[in-house]
Amino acid sequence: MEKVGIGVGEALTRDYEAPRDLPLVYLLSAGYDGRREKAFLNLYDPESGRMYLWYDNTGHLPYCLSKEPVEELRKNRRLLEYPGFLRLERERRFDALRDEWIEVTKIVASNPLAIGGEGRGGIRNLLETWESRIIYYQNYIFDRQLNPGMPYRVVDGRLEPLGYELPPEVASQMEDLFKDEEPALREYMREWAILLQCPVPRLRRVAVDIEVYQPVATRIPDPRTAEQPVIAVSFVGSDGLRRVLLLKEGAGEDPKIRGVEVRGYESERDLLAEAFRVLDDYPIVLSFNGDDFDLRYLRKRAQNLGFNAEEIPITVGRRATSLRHGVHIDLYRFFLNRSIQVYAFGNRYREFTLQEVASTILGRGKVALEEGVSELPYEKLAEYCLRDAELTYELTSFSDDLVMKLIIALSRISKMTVEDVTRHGVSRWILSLMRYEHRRRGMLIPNSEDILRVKGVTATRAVIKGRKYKGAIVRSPKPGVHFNVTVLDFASLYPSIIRNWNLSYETILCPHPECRDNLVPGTPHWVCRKRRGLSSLIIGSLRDLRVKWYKPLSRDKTLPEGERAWYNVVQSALKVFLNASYGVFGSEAFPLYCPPVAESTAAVGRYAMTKTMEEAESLGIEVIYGDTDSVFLKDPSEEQIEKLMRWTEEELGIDFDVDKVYRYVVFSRRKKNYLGVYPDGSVDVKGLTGKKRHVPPLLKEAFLRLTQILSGVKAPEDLERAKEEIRDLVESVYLKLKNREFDLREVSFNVMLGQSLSGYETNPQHVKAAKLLRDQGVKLGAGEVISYVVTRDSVGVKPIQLASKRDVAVGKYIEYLRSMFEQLLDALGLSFDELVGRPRETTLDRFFRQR
DNA sequence: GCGGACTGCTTACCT
DNA sequence: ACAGGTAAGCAGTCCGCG
Repeated sequence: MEKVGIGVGEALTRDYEAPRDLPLVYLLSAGYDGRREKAFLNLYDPESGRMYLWYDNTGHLPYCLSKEPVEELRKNRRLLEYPGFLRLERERRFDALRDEWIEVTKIVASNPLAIGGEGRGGIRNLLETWESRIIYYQNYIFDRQLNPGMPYRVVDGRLEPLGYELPPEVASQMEDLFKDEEPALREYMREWAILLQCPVPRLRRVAVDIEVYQPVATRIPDPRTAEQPVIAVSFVGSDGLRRVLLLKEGAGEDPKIRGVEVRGYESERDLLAEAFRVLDDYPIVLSFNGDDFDLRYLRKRAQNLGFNAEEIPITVGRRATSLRHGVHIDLYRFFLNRSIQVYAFGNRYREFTLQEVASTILGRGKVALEEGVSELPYEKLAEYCLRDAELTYELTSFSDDLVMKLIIALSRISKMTVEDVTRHGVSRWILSLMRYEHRRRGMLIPNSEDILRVKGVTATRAVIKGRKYKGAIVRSPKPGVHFNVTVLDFASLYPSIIRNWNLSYETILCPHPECRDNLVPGTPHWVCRKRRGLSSLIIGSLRDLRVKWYKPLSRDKTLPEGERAWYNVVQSALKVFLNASYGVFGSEAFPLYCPPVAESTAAVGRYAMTKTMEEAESLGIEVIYGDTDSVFLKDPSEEQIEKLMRWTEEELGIDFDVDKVYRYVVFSRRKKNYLGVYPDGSVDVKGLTGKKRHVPPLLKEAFLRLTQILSGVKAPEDLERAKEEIRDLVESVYLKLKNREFDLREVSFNVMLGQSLSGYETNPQHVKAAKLLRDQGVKLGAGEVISYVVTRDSVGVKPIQLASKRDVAVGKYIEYLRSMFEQLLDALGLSFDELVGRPRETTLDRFFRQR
């Protein structure tokens, strides 16, 4: 999110400028004002619910670093004459790769573009530089060691941290809990705890949604041209505001909706002016895809209608569409984040539309429409538009503002502004945090090439072609039905390894000869014994805090509901960071990419797993399966479990806990595929085709019923009855298919397009179907889900929109059913064909032949 | 010309 | 722009057989 060079009118910002004194404000965002040539901060005042802009008054300037001495750089005319170049300063930095302090030269400039903006300009393209790719306002945050999301005050114009301290009882409890840890780790945990215990204020905010007139119902309005009028704008605020602005023809009465303020406008210009007034009024604006649509459209439309620049409070950047004074959170971008989807929301939503996210998280969706928005009567249009704003707001307000709190927690950990943290992925969050810590300790932030020069090597071979190093091990499951299964797993395995083995880009393959014998098992890599690695310290402290403090507290029923909920937010935020902390070091896109760190982490993981499984077996426990960090034990005794846990704790130093207990587990020969039934009869399905998203609903439904039958099995002798039920089930699905008693939706595969249609080298089924749709003029892009049925014609597929029931190759679907069921029936000693039964075999045979 | 073995691509999943 | 490992299904190629 760049606010560089926007040129905000001075008069317009004056109303929002922070006064000389503010007793309590929260730092939410930051930017650069190109007109004033200053960094600014967005300070939220919870008392008034206003946002203030505070402009830097410390004289901070943009800069980058060079390893050439000042005298040498003085000879560089192009540098000295570069527009915006100011001066050179000698400084010291700690070069962690070489483990020594070095002299560097600080190249100071008058504005960030002089260091380097988009394109090839900037000092950073004249010579080799360090720290020149950090966006200026982040640099400002790092240098001043500011903490986004935390409370501050303004005293006589100066910005000061409010100095939140841990409540004494919390401080002493933590001290006690972590008293045996090394001091550096303890200090980090104390600092994290301050950030994470500090209360989050209520955040005054408004959700916005717009509707645009569409002459052709299927054409999506283009915000680059904004040719059509805005016909509705709705707002839903945390202060109870519920307002719809409607564009009307004629001066008739405004539609009445209970509890909603509906205002009709004959002039679109007046409507937009009022919309801008509301947007200006709130410190935080929420949208769903406002970056690419709503706010962008409003801005362009206003320009078309002749608004001058100062009247439009919206600015369009490369990464985001932002507001002049407030903070814009685009929830689409936030929910699109894979880590948020998977770790914070447990994969509950599978697509990224407002309809999907809202209906799965809130249990309420959009207003269903039969016609396009342009044909709707005013009242219906208002209702439709309002609902979208309501859903958008509620996505941040449900469960006592859970999402807002999560965003603030993520912002505090990552040191990123609220606007940035909601728009970037977890690798940026970790990068930001790492840079902040480098700056704090006077460490030079290395360039990627610096790390790779010495540490670009890996020594293991991946199982999968094209991968860079060997990953986790998966033990083949023992096929069959196993009763009384206990699953144990390592708590945060990889972060624990990074912590215990001191893994970090500077400590792996360190320069000290005396560390060379400190080898990582299964690799030729050695690790430093002399110095604590930065990422080891950061990840280790976050791990300890989550495992030993926040996770237990989030489950502590003796705590008040609200407090527990906050602990749960924090532990989920930490989980997101920890889960990605190993992977980033193996990702070329990560600026601190260090393959031997990732490789070593995985290698120690394999070592821990192998040793643990061996130990379990030597204790007489049967290990029936294991994947990465978990082992499945068949009917172990309390004592055996106890012994194994003690062994891992002592020998490996990693917590090894009971994760779950199954009444029984069904394994086929397939890895990452099983069905477990808990003592209460609930079913846990992993990896089986029947639970995959793309499978047709009719088959999914059949699979669900199969699992329900299995959940009723309490002992081996129940299998006979289950067999009968499965037979009936198969028969009923078979008949349903054969008699074509389904609608197309029920037999459609739903597969996501991973790339744009032009990007495919091959022609898989969903792409074929998509191309047929494209030929009909339907626009399709990456991320969209194609629904298609398998057909009898030579193409083999048809998109659901173009298919009829006649087209469906029902025989194919019987084959899918068989394949899906066999994943479980194999293991139960049942055969699909036998279940279907000899008497019916001839029918089936005929059936397959005729398809 | 045909079919089976094989490889590679793609998606969706597991940890 | 976190990682690697696994399964399933399909498309396309190669090769031996007749």
